[in-house]
Amino acid sequence: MIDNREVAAILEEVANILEILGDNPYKIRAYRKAAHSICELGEDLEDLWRQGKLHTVDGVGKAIQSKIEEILQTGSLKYHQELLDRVPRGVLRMLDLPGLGPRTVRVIYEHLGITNLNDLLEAAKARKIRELPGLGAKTEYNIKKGIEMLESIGETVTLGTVLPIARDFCTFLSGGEGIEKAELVGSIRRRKPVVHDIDIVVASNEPEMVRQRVARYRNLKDIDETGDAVIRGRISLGFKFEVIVVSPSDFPMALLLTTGSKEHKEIMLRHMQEAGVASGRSEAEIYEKLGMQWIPPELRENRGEIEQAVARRLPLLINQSEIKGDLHIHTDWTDGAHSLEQMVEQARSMGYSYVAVTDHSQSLKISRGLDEKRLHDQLRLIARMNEEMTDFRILSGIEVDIMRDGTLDFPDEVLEKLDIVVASIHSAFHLSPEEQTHRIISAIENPNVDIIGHLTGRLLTRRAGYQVDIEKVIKAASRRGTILEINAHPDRLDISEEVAFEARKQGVKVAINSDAHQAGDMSLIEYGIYNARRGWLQADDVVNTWPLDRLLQYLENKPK
DNA sequence: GCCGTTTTCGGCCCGACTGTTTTCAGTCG
Repeated sequence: MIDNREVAAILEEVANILEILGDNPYKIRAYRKAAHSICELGEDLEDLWRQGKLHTVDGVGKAIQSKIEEILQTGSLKYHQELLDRVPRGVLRMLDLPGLGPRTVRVIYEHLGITNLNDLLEAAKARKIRELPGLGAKTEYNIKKGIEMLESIGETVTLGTVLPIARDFCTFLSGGEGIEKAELVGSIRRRKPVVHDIDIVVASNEPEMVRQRVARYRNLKDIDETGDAVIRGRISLGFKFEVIVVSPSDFPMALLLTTGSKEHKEIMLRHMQEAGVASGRSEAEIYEKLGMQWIPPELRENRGEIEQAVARRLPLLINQSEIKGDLHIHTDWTDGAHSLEQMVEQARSMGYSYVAVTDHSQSLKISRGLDEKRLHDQLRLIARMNEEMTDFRILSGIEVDIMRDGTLDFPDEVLEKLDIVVASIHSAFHLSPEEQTHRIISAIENPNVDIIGHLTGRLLTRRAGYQVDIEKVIKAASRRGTILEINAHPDRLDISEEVAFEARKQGVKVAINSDAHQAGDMSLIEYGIYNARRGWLQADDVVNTWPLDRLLQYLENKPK
């Protein structure tokens, strides 16, 4: 069985190769679009295929449909293989370097015959890049910096990419004969935003049965190492996994010892030694024997949680069930995929009692940002819809662009009319820390701004955030009652757990928002919750756990 | 290569910024 994302990965790579080869840009876009909609697809591609419905997928026409069928049937695509023969994989890898696009990569490949990052780095050091047509010393420098960055990231992947796959694997294992239980442990259980591999502890008295079960997993790529106690290998998309087999009676202790960070584990081991505790019927019982509260996995990072657990003063962390609304979503009025009505329906189906519609503002042309007239049209629609509902409220809003100079993309008299204003940066990422900080604080100082969206603009494993003096921003937000967003998208998780922790300490409120651009993405709020929990946040710190009247009152009474 | 109450061809989100030039191509969001 082939995963949707493996199909998408092949189509995406076809697009990349065509781009380097200088093929028709619209053809390239078509492959990209198909790959994108397959990734976002709610159902299994193979099911659709069996029902003869592949063509219903957005961006899939005749040609791509037959290519998908070939992948589903044979596991690979001839066209893709032929293209790979023309452009080595190492050349494709160069596209991951920031600032390096297909044209530049092509120039490097054709003139210097470089086919991997190592040779590229050597060439950059030997000052050969600057001699190429259209390239200069700056590009050469950026290549060196870029390769350095890629190497420092290594083989990491966002939790959002790996968690669904890891869960599927773990569920499959737990259904095996002779297997009592299986649970995800390590950094995935701690819900770290970026992880290296999938660790699973399995309770079984028959290691051989576990090995057989692993070997039968449909997304298994290969097994590198197999012993009685541990099985290592790779599954879908090349993710490394480690299955640790323990006897059922050892399972609770194994859970505890494989979940926390290294530092956390060392301290726990000391406590166990001192208390003479070596086992327990459950994780909770082991903590109890140690005279501690049970520590939620997200906190097991040695940031003071053990002391707090001993003192029985651990925070009561926020839960997803406490979220009452989403304060940052997009619709097809701008760059969202679904209508306002569909987005509201999704919010209601998630059990929310309110949602803020925050489409982009006018200057963001690429997203068809709303101008004043269209914003007013949308406000009228929202008012109409609100009249028809008694148990749900749509808050009118905007994600207003913070311009380069710190002014906003709409004048105050427009923003005043809205229930909620999220202000975010979408341009000029490279400003100096002083300018960027001044820019954001200007937005915070505007009394119409309620929430600062994705504060640093970071994209995990891809882009560091822009340089901002976080301390100053938190101080300003605290002064003005401005809310900081935890953008729940697993690629962003912005603000980070560290910033959330600091914000809470200073009394700054947080909103956990999905920033959904399609209905299904509202469920990504899950990752924002994990991030908030890792930042020690409680429900009261998060404004969208509050009932609507409390939220509105807070916004109303912010210092002007 | 996809898509269509502007259907079977001719469009396909667009503007800012960067680095290279000395008027603009390539990259990015």
